[in-house]
Amino acid sequence: MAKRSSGLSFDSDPIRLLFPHKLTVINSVPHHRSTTWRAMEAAGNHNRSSSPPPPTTIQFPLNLNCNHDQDKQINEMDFFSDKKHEEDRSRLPVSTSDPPPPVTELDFNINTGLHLVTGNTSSDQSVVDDGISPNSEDKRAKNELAVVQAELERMNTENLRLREVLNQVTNNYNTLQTHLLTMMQQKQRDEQSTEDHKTGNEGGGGEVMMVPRPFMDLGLAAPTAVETDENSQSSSEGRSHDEHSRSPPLHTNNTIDQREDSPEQGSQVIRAGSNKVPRLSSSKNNSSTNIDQATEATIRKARVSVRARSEAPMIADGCQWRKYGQKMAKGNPCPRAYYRCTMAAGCPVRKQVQRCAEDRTILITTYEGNHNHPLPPAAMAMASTTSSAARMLLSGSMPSSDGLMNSNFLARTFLSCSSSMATISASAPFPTVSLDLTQTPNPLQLRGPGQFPVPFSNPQQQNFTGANAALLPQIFGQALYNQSKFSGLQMSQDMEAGASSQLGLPALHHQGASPAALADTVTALTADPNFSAALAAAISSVFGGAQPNNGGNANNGNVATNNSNNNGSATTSNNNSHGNNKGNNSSFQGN
DNA sequence: CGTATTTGACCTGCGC
DNA sequence: GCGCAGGTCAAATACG
Repeated sequence: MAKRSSGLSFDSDPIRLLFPHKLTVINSVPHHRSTTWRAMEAAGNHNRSSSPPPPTTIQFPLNLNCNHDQDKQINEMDFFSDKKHEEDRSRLPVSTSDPPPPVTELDFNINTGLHLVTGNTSSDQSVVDDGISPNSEDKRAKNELAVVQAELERMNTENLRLREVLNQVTNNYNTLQTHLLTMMQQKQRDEQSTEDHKTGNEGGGGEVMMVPRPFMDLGLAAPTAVETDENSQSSSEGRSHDEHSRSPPLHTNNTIDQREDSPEQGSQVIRAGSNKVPRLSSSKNNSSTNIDQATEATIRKARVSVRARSEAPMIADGCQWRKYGQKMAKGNPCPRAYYRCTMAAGCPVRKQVQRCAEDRTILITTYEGNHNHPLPPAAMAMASTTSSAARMLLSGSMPSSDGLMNSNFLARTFLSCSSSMATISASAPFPTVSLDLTQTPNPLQLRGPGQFPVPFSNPQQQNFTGANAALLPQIFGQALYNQSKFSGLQMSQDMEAGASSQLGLPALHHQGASPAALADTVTALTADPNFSAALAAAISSVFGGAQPNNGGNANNGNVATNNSNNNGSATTSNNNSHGNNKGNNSSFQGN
């Protein structure tokens, strides 16, 4: 395992850059900021607490804790700004007025400077007051310093308190969510059983409705309360099969996930079943579970295909992958590589990596399955992608998706607005969501309201347009905000508002930079080849809403691409030498 | 030596 | 039933 790298190699500082709104006030109190952030990160709650809420997870805490309007709600999440704002305003010449100005000078400064500027804070403040004699200035500076220090201490205390509150809120949220899921499941079962009685259906019929559930948990690591909840439900085979996959055959009962079953299980049947959904339905097992299994298979087979321009041989999504096969796919000179998640023994998640035949600079990564283990922050995004996309597919095909309505709605909304980048393929062997990040609309091209291209795959052509930017706050706020590589991302509130209204999500209240600065930032940001993958992951979060991170890995989406050069040579899909892959698979490798 | 990758063989589903 | 294609396995190999 020495070859595996942790994948958690984040730099906390860059992460902060993704929260300009939170840093606004902090700028004046740099140390405090750092301390807080580290503390929060250490607490593992930073995701839910400090960031723009992933749709399904954060909204609760926000609403519960806040009496304010939407903006305020977001601010509520900002542990550093609210209180500091007030005090800083009194001191700083530039006021970060809450209501009107979407972008303030202070914001801008902070966004651009961020942690790099922290060291200058004191001097900066002293400079603020001018027109005064040196002596008085010194005194004033000293006084100010003292004040700042005192304030810092106070804020530290405040931070601690807020952290506690945050933890509590998070816990409450988790509890509520678990409860909600349980109730939903129960309700579904009741309804289904009722229906079954009416229609005369028997057996697993009721399970069908449960289908969405597996997605809920599968997507993101599971071993937690939520998961437990699901496991308790007999129906959630999606999970069970995932879990048992390579582990001892605990579920000898006709588990659906045949492919997952290890060879030693002796269930050749299972292995056989592997690829195609239909087979499941044909399985000779009890009728009681046929439907269930079929559904299950559908779920498991739901795929998320990400097309992104990348020189790298593979997208590093934060997970650890082991290559288990390679095939020459028909019609494509480039071999297709098969990878299996190795972060957990029985993790059923697999992915296929292949270069596009037409354009070998395009890397097509197809994810299948859901992780059955806690994921590192780096892997959250992509995991969310697969699960959310799958869920989206499922919810779209399933008569009732209850609790998933929201996510489904979001998904549809998003899809309807992003036809150019996200498509659902019904013709494919498996339900597949394709996120095409290779399309590169003209820079600054403002598309119609109905279109939402996400043209980040091409660094040279990246730029923000109104429509594009509109969604980004969501994207980054929910999934990418912790992307260490996405430092400096800034959004204007206008954009946020647009995104929020568009997606029906609460606006992210943070300050952004000027459009020009924003464009520059984004350009730089998108220059990162990892961006596409990360974006895809983020999009998924928009689709289905970030899944509650059970493992406490609150960070979403850190997705990076691998380094090694790959020109899509048809001969060796495994350009990745051992060394390369080992490192690439799990860790962020900048390009 | 342990782990990951390579790669040919094998299995399955599907179409004819 | 046969062949094809996709997907997976597992022994052999490579690497650190």
